[in-house]
Amino acid sequence: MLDPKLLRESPEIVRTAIARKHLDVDLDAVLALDSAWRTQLGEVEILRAKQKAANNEMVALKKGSPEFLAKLTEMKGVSAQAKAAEEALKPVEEKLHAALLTLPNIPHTTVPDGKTPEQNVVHATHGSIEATSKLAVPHWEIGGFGNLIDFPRGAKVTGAGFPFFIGEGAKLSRALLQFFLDEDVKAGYTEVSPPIFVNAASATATGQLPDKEGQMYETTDKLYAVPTAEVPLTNFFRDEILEETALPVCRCAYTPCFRREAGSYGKDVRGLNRVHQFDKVELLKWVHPSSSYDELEKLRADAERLLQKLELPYRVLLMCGGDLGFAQSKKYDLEVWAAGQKRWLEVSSCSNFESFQARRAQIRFRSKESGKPELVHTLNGSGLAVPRVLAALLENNLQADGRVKLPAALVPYFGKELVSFK
RNA sequence: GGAGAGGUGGCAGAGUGGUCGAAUGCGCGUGCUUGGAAAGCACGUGUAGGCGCAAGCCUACCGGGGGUUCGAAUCCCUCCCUCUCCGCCA
Repeated sequence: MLDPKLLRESPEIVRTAIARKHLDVDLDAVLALDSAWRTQLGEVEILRAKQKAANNEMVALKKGSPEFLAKLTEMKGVSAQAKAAEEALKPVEEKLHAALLTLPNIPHTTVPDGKTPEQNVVHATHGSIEATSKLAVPHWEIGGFGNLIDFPRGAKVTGAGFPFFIGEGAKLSRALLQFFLDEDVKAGYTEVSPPIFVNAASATATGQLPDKEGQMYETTDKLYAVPTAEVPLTNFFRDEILEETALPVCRCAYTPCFRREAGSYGKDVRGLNRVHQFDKVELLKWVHPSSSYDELEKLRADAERLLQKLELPYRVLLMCGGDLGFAQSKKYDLEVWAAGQKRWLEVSSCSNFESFQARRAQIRFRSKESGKPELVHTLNGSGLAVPRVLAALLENNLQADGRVKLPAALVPYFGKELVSFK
């Protein structure tokens, strides 16, 4: 959510933001609603002030005296007026609130213009895609792949996109998680193991509700299976005021992530590319507004380091306005090269939300300078998502004997160097 | 899951229909005092929204939501949470 004051004082900034994100939002309608709301609020408050003043007068009068009864009759009228004014205000307020939620966050000045994913800027490329195995095939075509990751049985037991990980497949997945968490903790993030169901208030604060409701699994208790650890982690400090000295707070968390992925199709959903349940370690930062862009660069570097240690070729995309996302001010995507599929797979998305999420979630810190609460800036990024990293490892490192050679950094976690599909 | 007791400011804790944004204590801040400190004394100390150039004024908030009333922290309904006991169970 944007600062309503920014909207009133500088609507052009918001208008530009909407244009840069190539969104279709009727800003003038929002401004008109805001203006109507303020007018009506003024009316309600005048009536309430009248009631309060009369209340103080009535206290001084003897109960049941003619003066008291006269005042009471008078105030019955005012009370009715106030109720009517409040009734009239309520729908305007609700509409305004809903309208404010349709306004996107402002892109940072360093965000490139553009509308489509093709216009994202390749910010950096690491490693060579030519150096990857000539033997590479898409991971689902590797001989014996089904012995390690079993989609048909997952489909039988649960549904499409819920694979079983078996034997060395399960161990490799666990090795990656352990590796990610250990590295993230080394980088200064405190490990958290959060609930993997959240309530509607939490899902609303991070923006899954009301718009992306169809992307989450909902329980009969009206809880939502988390689509990412970002949701419970961000909500940890919801409605709280932190000490300025506590910033920045850096945390990481592993959770399974559940996504319905309604509307996905084709090559995007083959094999491990897109599944309904997957393991991911998420990195979260709550920072002072003055340092959030420095922290974004650090966050990206922390996520990149993981790919470097896994010796996987990857590139860093700086997202253009049109592909930035509704809530982000600036975002980098990390894409790993999958040599068998000959395509890039997104394994991390590192974003600065500035105060956009913090306002919605009411996460603040007490400023030393002013003594007043101010909104923190929040950032998050994956560090990292397991299945796609696993897919890239399998494809890029396939040996002539049909086994997969793991990078040195992973060997201590996996316990040996070669993954066998037998 | 059943029965009972609760939820008030940073904390503790009064308040059961009106003068209550809320006593008192603790904590915190500023000043006085002191060689310095403690103690003591004085004053101050929530959040949000609206209006205003500003000083400031107004409004809302006593777990959330709804209701009764001229008027609700206080009465009623409902939901959430905490505690105690019982039941069940990794």
